[in-house]
Amino acid sequence: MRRTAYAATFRRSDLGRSICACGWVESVRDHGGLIFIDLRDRSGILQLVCDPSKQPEVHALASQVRDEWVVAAEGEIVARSPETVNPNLPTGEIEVAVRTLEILNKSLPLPFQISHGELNEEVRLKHRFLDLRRPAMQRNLAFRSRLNAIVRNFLLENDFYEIETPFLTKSTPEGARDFLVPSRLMPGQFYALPQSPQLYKQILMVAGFDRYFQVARCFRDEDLRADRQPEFTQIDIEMSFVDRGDVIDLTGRLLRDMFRKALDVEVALPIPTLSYDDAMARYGSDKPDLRYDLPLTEITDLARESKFGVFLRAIESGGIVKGIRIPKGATFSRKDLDDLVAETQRYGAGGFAYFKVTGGALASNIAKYFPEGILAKIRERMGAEEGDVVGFVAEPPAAANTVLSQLRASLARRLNLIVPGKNAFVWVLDFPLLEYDAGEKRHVAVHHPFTAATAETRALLASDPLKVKAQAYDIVLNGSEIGGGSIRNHRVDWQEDLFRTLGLEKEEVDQKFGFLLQALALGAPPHGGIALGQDRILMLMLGADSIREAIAFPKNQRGVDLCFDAPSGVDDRQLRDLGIQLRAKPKT
RNA sequence: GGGGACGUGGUGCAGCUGGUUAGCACACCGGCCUGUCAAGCCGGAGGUCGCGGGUUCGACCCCCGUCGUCCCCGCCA
Repeated sequence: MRRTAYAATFRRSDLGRSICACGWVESVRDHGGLIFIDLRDRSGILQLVCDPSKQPEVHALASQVRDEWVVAAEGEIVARSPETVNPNLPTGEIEVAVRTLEILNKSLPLPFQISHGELNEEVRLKHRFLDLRRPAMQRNLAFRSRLNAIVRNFLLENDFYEIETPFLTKSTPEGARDFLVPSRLMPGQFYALPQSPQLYKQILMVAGFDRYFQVARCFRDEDLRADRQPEFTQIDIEMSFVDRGDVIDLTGRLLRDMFRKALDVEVALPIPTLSYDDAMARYGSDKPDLRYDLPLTEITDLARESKFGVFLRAIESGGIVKGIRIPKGATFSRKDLDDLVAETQRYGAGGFAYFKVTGGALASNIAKYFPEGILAKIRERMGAEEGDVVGFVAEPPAAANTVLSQLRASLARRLNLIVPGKNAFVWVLDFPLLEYDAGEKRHVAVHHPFTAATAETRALLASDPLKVKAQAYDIVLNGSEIGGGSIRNHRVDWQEDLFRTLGLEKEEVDQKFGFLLQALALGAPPHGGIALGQDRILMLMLGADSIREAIAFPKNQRGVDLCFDAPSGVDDRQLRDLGIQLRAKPKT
């Protein structure tokens, strides 16, 4: 028997046709007489009817069939009588009067039922091949495939070449921890799996390819999160002879195309922009969720005029006082407000001082420490209205922002400020090029160490490195960073200056990045690009709460593939070939 | 490295402030049933409650440890 078409593609227009469909048994309803079988394939469900009065041997066979057996059914498409039409199925007006039923494979009873509600993720991942049979996962991966096609078509039509780059590459300092791959032919030497194709794509620009893209797998050996996997996919793009605006424009058009064609959602262009400084000041985060406003406001100068010891001491030691207005917060119960205090403490705050706006003034058990004029100014600056609550933390700037940005997100959920279906894109621009790493006692790149400084601030690299701005940009959707990029250093002297500021020794630079510096010295065009987090974008488009829903075979939180049971130990023989001896017996 | 939640038959869940035979649904097995579509009806099998220790006359329920899963911080150029 040869399959005619996918099971759920048949309609009334096929009445009278003899067809064959293949798939899995979704359910069997055995009436003793008639037997109904729901046949499922990737397209959906088709009802088979086995009538003992017409095909006794088919009926006898059908009575053996169990859930998830693999069958092929041949028969005639017939109409269902009006009262037996199932309006919930696209194929609900028809069914197959089975003439031949072939059991292609049996199945043991399943560890879980395919189409029956919620499952623990552990169970799902352990039997991923069954989990993937579920309609939701079929839909997710079909969507992923379609989105990839949209991306490829868009970029190819915009004169990009798709070029693949190696997985076995060189471990470089800076950035995430590398996954290492030992070399057999060069004992004691290691490849690294790429954290991104960053340097390859820059080299491709030097090679004159001008416009490159790749749907690239990237590997980072860091701890996992709901939106982070050790291997993930980037839509990686690089262009020559462009500036920041060109990359931003192209990315906007790409995103618009993706959302339009895959989701039928319009992305308004140009996507709004926000400077890093403004993002941090107003939202306490470099990836603010702009589906709601709920801004933060600093009142350090006003707090200094108070007699409130907590604030004064924090300011004295370099802290700031910053807060958030909670619209209609006065409706919160005392317990709600206590919970809020506890919540900020979980985020790392020492405390959370709040006032209610009643009778046009700020009221609180700590109000007595504030001169009336100051209270009025605080209320005014916070934009607080009758019935609001305003709350403050007094912390070092970074901590204040961390706490308040988390609180802001939490309040938005609690106050129902997130409009379902709304997408808020924003570009965050003008990042600092460097930040100081207290642990390593040196400057490290905020983006990556190939990012160009802005022309205006480049001169400060030696004298005041933290003031240098980067020609970098992040694209943020609903509080998630979905991509980032920069204009790169195409001049070798710029790149050398940056390495020097990062505290890399000349010798190390030559060893680790010699090929890059040589390439830059041999006719590198100005270039820049971006990488979009494909799995993360998919997760958001699918409305999933985990990146794993967008990946066929994801790892769990400890980086374990529960289906394949990887990673695993290897034979001593394999280690010997690689010249590797384990330091200690691993725990089993 | 740290904080939090969870862990009960194959799966998803219930089990009150600890009290005698650990419930329910689906799946599974047997029987009945010719229009169902999460089919229905009757009957049956299946768990000692992740693991170890402790408290107690008595623990699924309390305590400690441990393992596992998830969420978060650190980390992720």
